Amino acid sequence: MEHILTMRQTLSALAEPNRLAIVELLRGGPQPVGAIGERLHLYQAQVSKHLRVLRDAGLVKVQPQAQQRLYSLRGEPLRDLDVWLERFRAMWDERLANLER
Amino acid sequence: MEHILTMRQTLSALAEPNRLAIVELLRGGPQPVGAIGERLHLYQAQVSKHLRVLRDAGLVKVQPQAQQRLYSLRGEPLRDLDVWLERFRAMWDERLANLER
DNA sequence: CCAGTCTATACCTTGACAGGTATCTACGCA
DNA sequence: TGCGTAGATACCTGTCAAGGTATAGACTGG
Repeated sequence: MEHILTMRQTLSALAEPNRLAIVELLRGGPQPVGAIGERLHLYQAQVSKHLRVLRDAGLVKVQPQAQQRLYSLRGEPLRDLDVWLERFRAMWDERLANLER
Repeated sequence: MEHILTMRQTLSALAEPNRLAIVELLRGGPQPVGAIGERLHLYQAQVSKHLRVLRDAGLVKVQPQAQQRLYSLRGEPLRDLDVWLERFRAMWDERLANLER
């Protein structure tokens, strides 16, 4: 039930296109803020704010490194999403069972 | 890449708690608008509007039945979400994580 | 047709959020 | 110490979406 609460955060965090792009970018490995901004053509403040939202949703973690901050992906919320989706998987796995009619 | 566009719709549709509840409710089978409202303690107009968003996102379909409208779930957007998640599954699936080395 | 039911939509209000700009803080180095 | 760089945050603004209320439209039984 409290799973659901964090699901809401995960979903709305990912619903923003730039944040979704950040998540996909970080799939390739940790990145500092500046690199993300260059890659996605975003203002630095924009990146920082989006990363803040992603961090609050638990989707990324940060690791200070000198004057930089290395952001990397956290899998947990995505796994939770995956677990939630499992309950619906029968809808497209089991379509042979003519349940759809 | 146009996959991504509909993903955004799917995600923001599901990010709203009442809509997420509707989706979960419909997993139990098709329901008319009134029944959904009673079940979730929502105003009728609220239900109709949320159903409209879900329909635009392709998450539900409607079938008129006399003066009622039977809403039921559509799996495609959820399957797309599942497909998208596959790329991240290695992050929490140890077996896959080990294979990656 | 008429009345009653079921659903959709128009309208208003309000709050949240994203973009953009400017500023503040922290760190490393000459 | 002072400067330059990296990042976070404050602030303003416009947009959009959700709640709530009222109304319109569609269908049914009488």
